[in-house]
Amino acid sequence: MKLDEVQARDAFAALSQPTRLRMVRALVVAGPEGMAAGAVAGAVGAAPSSASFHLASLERAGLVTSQRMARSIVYAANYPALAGLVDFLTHDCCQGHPEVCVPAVAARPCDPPAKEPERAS
Amino acid sequence: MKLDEVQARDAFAALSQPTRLRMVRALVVAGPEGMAAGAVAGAVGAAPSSASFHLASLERAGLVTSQRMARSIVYAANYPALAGLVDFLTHDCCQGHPEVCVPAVAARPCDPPAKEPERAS
DNA sequence: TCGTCGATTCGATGATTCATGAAATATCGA
DNA sequence: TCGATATTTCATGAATCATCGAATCGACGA
Repeated sequence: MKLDEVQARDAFAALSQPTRLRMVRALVVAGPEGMAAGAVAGAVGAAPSSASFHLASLERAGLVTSQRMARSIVYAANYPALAGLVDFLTHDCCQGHPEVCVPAVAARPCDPPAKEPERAS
Repeated sequence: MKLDEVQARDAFAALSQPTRLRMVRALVVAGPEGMAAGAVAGAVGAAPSSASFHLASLERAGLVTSQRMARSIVYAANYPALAGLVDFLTHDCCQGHPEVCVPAVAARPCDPPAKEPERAS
């Protein structure tokens, strides 16, 4: 998924907010199944209306998708968009200077997850 | 260069602003030699005071470095920080779901900038 | 030392963002 | 239909951000 500059900027802006960054993390960990809005709010410790505000922001930025499931609205990480953001950053930085991104992606090509990152406070 | 969450957020916030994103691009293209503040301002079409404001913001975020050269102040992209940001994004997204980042970095491990990207479908 | 150039800092203004709580909407079970 | 649950929407206010012009600081050359 190729992102243009505006999409990339929106994504950066979305990720620059602590609550939203935590939401994306939680949703990435949750997997393709996603999580209900309330679950996301609980996971990041935000009030329902605040969570809704940020989830809408993330959806506008294209980083998550939503789908109504019965009473809940289930949000899921938009993996292609996230990959596209990495791609944007990598290739934008590579313009004429491959040494920028090569060390980063070559050094640790995404080792498999091993342990719990941290406790959900 | 490993970034913690706060540093990553600051970097995202910095890149979410059009003028600053263009500045980073210009500085990445400029290479390790960097560019004088005035040259950056000219490159992105910003007033001197505005450029100074944004360059200071980028420096605070750790994305660029500055050094006085005679009368000019030369800014340069902080390559390790940019690589670290890619790394943060990649590994953050990989938590439990390697398929997020693998396609992005594996599909095009930063091939040398040789020709037009792709005229895909 | 003086004048100039390059860059930053300061102050004011307008716009945007975020948190909060109340009210509205949509879905389900009885 | 009614009540309960899940989520969003709206209005408000505080805080932050971006831009502009004027003033200031630092370095250089005559």
